[in-house]
Amino acid sequence: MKEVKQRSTCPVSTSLDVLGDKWTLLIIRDLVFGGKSTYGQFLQSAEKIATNILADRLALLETHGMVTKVVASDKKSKFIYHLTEKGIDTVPILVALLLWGTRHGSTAIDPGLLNELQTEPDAAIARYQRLAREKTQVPFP
Amino acid sequence: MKEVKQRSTCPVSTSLDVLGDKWTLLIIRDLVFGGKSTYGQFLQSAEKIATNILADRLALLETHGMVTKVVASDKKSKFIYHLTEKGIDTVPILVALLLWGTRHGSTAIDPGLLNELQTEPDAAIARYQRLAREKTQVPFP
DNA sequence: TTTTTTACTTGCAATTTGCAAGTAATTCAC
DNA sequence: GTGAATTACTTGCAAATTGCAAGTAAAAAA
Repeated sequence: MKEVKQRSTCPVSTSLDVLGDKWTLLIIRDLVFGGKSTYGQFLQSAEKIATNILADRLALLETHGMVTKVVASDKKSKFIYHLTEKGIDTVPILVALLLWGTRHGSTAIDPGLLNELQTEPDAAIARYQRLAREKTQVPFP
Repeated sequence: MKEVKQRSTCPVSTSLDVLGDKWTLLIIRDLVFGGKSTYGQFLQSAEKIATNILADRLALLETHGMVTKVVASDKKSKFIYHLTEKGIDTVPILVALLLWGTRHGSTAIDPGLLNELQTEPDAAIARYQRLAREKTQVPFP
């Protein structure tokens, strides 16, 4: 597995050491906003990530403690990915990227979600973080 | 020059099409927080960007309308880079990355700046955006 | 028992990155 | 005025990464 080298002690730089590529944050987007949590679901997203890249990024996210991987309760051949607190803590980054993208690109997004994020960003961030947190709760522990 | 292909209409994805690499946002960081504005100054940053990558990213940033390049008033052989409004609008992304980095990595940063960003993030963002905007004002137009 | 689902792995060509060295127009020092 | 810096890149090339297509393997479904 590719090791992550820290280029400097600048916090922007160290964040980009982990998140600075075209795919990692899209997987987290799918987990937070897409209601997705399995390898097969991530593959179906509009950006068409290659299977080897997806496997690599999921392994990296796990290595970095951003996601956990558990066997699905209904099928032994299925794995469910959930965000850890470290992963959930990237939601403000996702939202900042989303808002910049809507202001400076040709994009399409659910108007309700956009309105919520534009008018009450902090509340919306907290809500999506809470939702992500709830998903990690096991139904019958 | 490398063209940027839009992978989908998702605003997170379109933002990452432009900003999703390890160097672009570091150049903007230098412009916003580092008081830097020339090729030579960007080269001196702690992360040691390669000269060809820097030239490539600066050209891309210019192509995307995020920075402008003007001849320095004192030297014809020197160029000054300034952020456009589109570039200044990435400051919330930078701040989100900075805060995540401080929470989940071994980083070092000026305690005054960190405190300002942690306690009054919105005011701090507005302040750095205003500072960046002022830099684009020509002394004697 | 055969087929399908699910999650990957492998091989390989193409692209991107990173390092080192080279170029070219100014500007500085004397 | 001339030779040495400065400033901003460009070029060549090896190494690493990406992306595509095909293959594998365990479990589940038919």
